[in-house]
Amino acid sequence: MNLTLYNTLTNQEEIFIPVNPPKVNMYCCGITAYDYCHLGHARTCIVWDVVRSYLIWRGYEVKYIQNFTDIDDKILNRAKNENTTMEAISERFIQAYFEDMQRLNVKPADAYPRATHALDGIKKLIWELEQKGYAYETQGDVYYSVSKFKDYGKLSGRKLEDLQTGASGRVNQSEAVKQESFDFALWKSAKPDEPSFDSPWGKGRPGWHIECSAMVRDMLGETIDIHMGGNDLIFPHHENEIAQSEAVTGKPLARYWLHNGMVKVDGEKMSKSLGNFVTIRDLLAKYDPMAIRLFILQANYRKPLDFTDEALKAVTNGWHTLAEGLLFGVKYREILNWTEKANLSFIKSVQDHFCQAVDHDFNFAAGLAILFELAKDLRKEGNLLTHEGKTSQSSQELGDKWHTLVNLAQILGLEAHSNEIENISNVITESEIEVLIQQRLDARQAKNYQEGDRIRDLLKDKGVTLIDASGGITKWHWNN
RNA sequence: GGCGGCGUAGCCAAGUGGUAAGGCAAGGGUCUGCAAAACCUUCAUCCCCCAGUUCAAAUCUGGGCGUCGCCUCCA
Repeated sequence: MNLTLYNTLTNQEEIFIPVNPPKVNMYCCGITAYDYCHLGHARTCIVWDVVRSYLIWRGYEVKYIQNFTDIDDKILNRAKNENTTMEAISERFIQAYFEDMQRLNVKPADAYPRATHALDGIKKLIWELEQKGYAYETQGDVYYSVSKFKDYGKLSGRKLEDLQTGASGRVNQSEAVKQESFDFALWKSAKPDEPSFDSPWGKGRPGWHIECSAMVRDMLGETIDIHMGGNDLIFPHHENEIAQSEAVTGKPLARYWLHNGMVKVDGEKMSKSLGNFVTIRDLLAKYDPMAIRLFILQANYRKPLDFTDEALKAVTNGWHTLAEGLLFGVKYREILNWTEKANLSFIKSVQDHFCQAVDHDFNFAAGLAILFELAKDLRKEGNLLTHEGKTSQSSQELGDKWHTLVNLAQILGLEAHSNEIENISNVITESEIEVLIQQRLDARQAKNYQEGDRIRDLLKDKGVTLIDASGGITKWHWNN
């Protein structure tokens, strides 16, 4: 089976062939650490986390690097406002990032280089660009001379003559020292009270784009397999990375350029500048982290994704279905007494289906349909077991389905925990539950339904659900 | 103005020439004091519009409309 992926560079789907299989080098443009991350950042992190994990499952040896931009105007502004240092700000939000990611079950990258720790590589790259005539210095600033790089625009499909300066309405007037409006800064001279680093061009700091070129080269080599990021980075950020790296090495920076779509709110991109963002923290206070993962994975990674409370609620219900399937084995494995050897051909065939779906440009939504089928089936059998004490399938079949479900869900980073069951069972014992159920039965027989409902609600608060089965028997089970 | 993406049920979404997966929501039924849970069941004659190619198109081609992103802060 072939894995195909949509390459922004060619605007088409291509068969994935790494430079040195089975090794795969991936680089993802990370965040600028000046504030808490929002759902849009979460989308990027979750999508590429799952891509990485899928590639590993497919047998690739993946090295995954994600950077932090820890020097930048926004960080400096915040430091000034809070009367602290740039380092303190970036460190704080990098730590917050790690906390958020852990809660979303995003696995750590293999390394997180920071701009301020990559200065040697950055300066070397700028120096080489100068040597080759791609960079020029003015008043302590160093700029990249875009018109010298003939492939400029190949990623974003732009031509130099079409570049309309200021069309986005955000032109920085102070950059009048540039030779041409589309040139961009490689090194910025330091303003009087700003943190700065020594360089051959005087005290200053790196431009935004150069750090990624330097880090990729330092940590992964001259041509990597996959370069990823949000699609708002295609131009100018990734275009400029290509210009910087390829001018120096003469080799393609990346074979495949993958970009995820934006999260939208009321039809508009979620962003800091529009102020229409929800932080991951706020979201996690309201929704299950796994529901958030599901929300993101159910959408095609390249398409825009609308954030609404309604959608998150819907997906939370969906998550409960999956979670019930995932907890099936935890709850029933002892009753079902799984001792038989796994039916490998069954597991293999489901995995093949999953693979076939996801191989097509990381179609996780289609893959999820397979998980839902397994989970619904298991949920049904679990309910049969709880309500009627029997199943309609053999315990071997159920075991195979459960193991397959857990295995596939793991790839997507979807994990259900039965902690709640344990925690709640400490609050009330089974014999206490039995006593209360008897009291309720007595009350109901005396037609004292008010008292009966009170006991039912009481138990509900303790995490116990009652089922009034036929024949006047009340069964119960822990919620989860 | 330039470049790129997208347009499938109430919502999300799969589908890559052979007659519309899956999820959520909703409706009906069984059970029930009610509820919850569970189980059964219904839900696009049709894929933005128009033309074309084909025995056959949601899928390919051309045109149109709508929508989103980027055009130097961006995930």
